[in-house]
Amino acid sequence: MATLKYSRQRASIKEYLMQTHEHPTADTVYLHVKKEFPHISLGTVYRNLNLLADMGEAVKIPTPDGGDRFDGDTHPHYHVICTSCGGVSDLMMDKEHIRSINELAEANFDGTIEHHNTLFYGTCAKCCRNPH
Amino acid sequence: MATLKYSRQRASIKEYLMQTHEHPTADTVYLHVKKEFPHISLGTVYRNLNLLADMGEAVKIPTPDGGDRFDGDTHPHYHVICTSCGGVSDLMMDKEHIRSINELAEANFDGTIEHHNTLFYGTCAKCCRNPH
DNA sequence: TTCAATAATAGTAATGATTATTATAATTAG
DNA sequence: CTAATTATAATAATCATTACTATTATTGAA
Repeated sequence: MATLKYSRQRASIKEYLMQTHEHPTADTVYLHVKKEFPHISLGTVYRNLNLLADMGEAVKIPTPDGGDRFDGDTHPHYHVICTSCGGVSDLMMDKEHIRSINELAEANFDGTIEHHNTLFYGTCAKCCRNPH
Repeated sequence: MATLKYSRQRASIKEYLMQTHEHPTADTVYLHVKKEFPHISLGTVYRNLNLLADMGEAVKIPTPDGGDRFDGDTHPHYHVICTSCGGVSDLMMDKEHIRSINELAEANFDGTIEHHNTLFYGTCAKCCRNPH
């Protein structure tokens, strides 16, 4: 029944995800954890990121532009891709507001809506202050 | 200055996109247009689908699950992936409602929101009637 | 603590969707 | 009609991700 076994690599990956707010790609996680485990393999990073996501201990953020990103914050929220710097910012929203979007959708759909994935595009606070 | 030149292949791809509602992948478009142009290349299909999307004559629908899909209907609307059959359905919504989602987001974000990409997940009308 | 069972790893190969390359064919302006 | 130029077909290359495999690490029990 495939019992989960502890691994120091997975612990390190999870710790990094929980302390950063930069929504790293698998490759960025790899480069970071490599400092602690110089021989870690990119495949190990991918496998553990997916494991954590499947267990609900991390969130995978699919993006059309480049590789998927990962977030250690599992509280439901949205993300904004800055069209100026390309960075990913958090966008927190009340549960009721998130649910209201599903209800708005279901009112316009012949069927049922369970959930949704949204990626917003805009300009982050930093780029608003510092336009180039 | 790279003037656009007519091609029968592109015309056929566009015609197919405008008459189907199945939101085909590039490969599905390829298999269809192949009937009319048995020697057409998959690269040609990709290049023309991207061309049409860039010109605003088609829409690319990025999906985390499998290949991107294309839609000949350029009127702004959403899509629903059926968690039962995997099909993609249209979800039409008023312009005001679409804009209201951006406004809701911007009210919760330190920065500006320009647009968003949403993929809904649920059960389509057909699968609601015919559960398996 | 030792040991066997088994999951995890590192290293590498393979995959799948998409894009790039290039010689040839089709389109178009004059 | 012809020259200029874009589009094509065929193929190779790329990029993110997953699969494979021999070796290593973890763990539960003797």
